[in-house]
Amino acid sequence: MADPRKNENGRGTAGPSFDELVYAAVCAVPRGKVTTYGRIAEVCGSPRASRAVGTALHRNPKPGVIPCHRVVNRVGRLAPGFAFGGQDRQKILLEDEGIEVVFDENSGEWRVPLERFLF
DNA sequence: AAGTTGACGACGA
DNA sequence: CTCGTCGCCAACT
Repeated sequence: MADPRKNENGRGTAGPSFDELVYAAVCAVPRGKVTTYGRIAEVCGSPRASRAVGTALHRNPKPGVIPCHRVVNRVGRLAPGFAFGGQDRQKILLEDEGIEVVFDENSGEWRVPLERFLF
């Protein structure tokens, strides 16, 4: 088998697609730290596939297993909808892990200082 | 089956 | 500095 995509993923077909790698990368982030989409894409082998990362996480193939709240974009901002219950829920989750969430009036959104909490 | 959209990011003009 | 385009991969229509 020279096909690296041929591996068990729980569905019997197709191997570790991008979603699988993304899922593993997010899970690899230690508690109290955050990561960015671009960083995950970089780890998964395609540094430009930041979009695919966001798409994969938006679908959230493993709800409750993937700490999506720990994934932010390059500016430190989270998703505009958040599948976990909203930014309020997200802010609680992050602060509960020791991550500081600050409100940036410039953007009008809550952001995480990546310089301090970026894994 | 094909085309479009989307939790993004980097580069060019 | 801001705006527009390209690239990436999977899911949705």
